[in-house]
Amino acid sequence: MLRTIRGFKDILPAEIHLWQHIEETARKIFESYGFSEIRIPIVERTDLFRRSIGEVTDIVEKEMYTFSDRHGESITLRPEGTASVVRAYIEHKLYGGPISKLYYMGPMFRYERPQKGRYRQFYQIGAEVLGEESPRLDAEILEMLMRFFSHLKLAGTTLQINSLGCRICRPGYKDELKRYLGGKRGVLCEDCLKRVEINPLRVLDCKSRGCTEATSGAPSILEHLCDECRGHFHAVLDCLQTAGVHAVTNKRMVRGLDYYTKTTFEVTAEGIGAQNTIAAGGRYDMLVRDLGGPDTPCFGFAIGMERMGLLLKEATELKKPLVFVAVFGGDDVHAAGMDVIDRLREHGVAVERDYERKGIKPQLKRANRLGARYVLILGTDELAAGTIAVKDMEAGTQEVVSLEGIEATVVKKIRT
RNA sequence: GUGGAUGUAGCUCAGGGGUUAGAGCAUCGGACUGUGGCUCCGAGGGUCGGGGGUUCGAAUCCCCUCAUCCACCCCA
Repeated sequence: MLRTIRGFKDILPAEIHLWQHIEETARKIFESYGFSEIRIPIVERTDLFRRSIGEVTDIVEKEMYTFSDRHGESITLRPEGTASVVRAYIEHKLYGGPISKLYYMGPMFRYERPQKGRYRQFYQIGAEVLGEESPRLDAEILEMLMRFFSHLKLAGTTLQINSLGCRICRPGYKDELKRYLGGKRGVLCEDCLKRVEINPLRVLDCKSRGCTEATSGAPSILEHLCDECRGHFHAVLDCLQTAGVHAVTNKRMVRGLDYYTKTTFEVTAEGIGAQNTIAAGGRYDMLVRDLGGPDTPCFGFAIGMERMGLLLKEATELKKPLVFVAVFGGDDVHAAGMDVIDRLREHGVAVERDYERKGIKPQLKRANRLGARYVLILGTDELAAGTIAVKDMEAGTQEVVSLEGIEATVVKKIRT
């Protein structure tokens, strides 16, 4: 049998309404904060990701879908969205205008072993603000994110926040941490022994017990921030408190992408397996310049859509109410029935019908299985009387109404 | 890349060397040609994940392989 390849999946009609609901909610909330959508390519030059995400990150080292195109150029299926947004910002010189608030949604690709909440093609909704350095912006975007979750009636989420400092204060901290970890070699796990050399910060969020204990007394990044970064971090916390957004400071939290500076954060949820981060992001003040643009402070995040889907599985009926038009009788009745169907569809009503001119019973049966909310019944008698029967499939009740203006009657019914 | 679990009907699962592989749900038909859901009767549907081996005989035992799930690593 032909199948999807590993880590890829179809999203079938049974769950598509949930996805559309998430997307619509994101558009509504983000646009209320002044964001506009940007659509970025799915494929970019490999170099863009190498330079933005960082050469020694796991994503670049072993997770990218990289191919040669027909001219031998190395291209890569995007593993994340920020790099492309920044590229577009520079390429189209959006820095000439006011600050840019951009959001995007779509598939990302990483070659990883699939598990619960992780696929090789997965969907993200991301938002990026380019050109604003104020801590008030950081706080407002976090507030927007949490508002998005609460609009979706998501419970049990935790916002964890940290600061990774900047290129002035982080190197000094990194060296000090390295010295500290150097004295703990005996208890660190195998992976962490390598991390000490490559990226000592990563040792801080290792889950193995030895490492957790070894780092419990490690120097904290928050105590080594420069004045600028410390002031920024505390201002963000103050603004969040004022806005009523609950955030937990987690000085061990580290991000997997190199471009983050200052504020970083993660939103986790319970009950969805080991991959419980549903959104994450932070500030990346150097990236635009690193990629050849002007100095541009930025803040952004990405939300993992299938992980949100896991949390919203029990969501209430999101599908548009369906109306079934059951027609039976001669050609004149069917002509009148088609007219009714046309009028309903013109009014935006979702309509299903029978194509085989079956009797009323099989039609009602089909309507029931399609989950129709109402069935309009038009037979020879109704047509002769200029009426149509409206059956409520949940209540089992039925009433006869005028055929004229039926579309308005139905629209009124399904909106209440 | 590493580890563990699982692959039998559309779905959930029984069967653990011996005729023709079963159940529930779902599907289709009938009871029922002006009213769905309920009930009853009947029907269709399977390369037992794939390949190889052991055996008189394999869905069942062995080896290999593939896939899925979960976890690690890492990440949204």
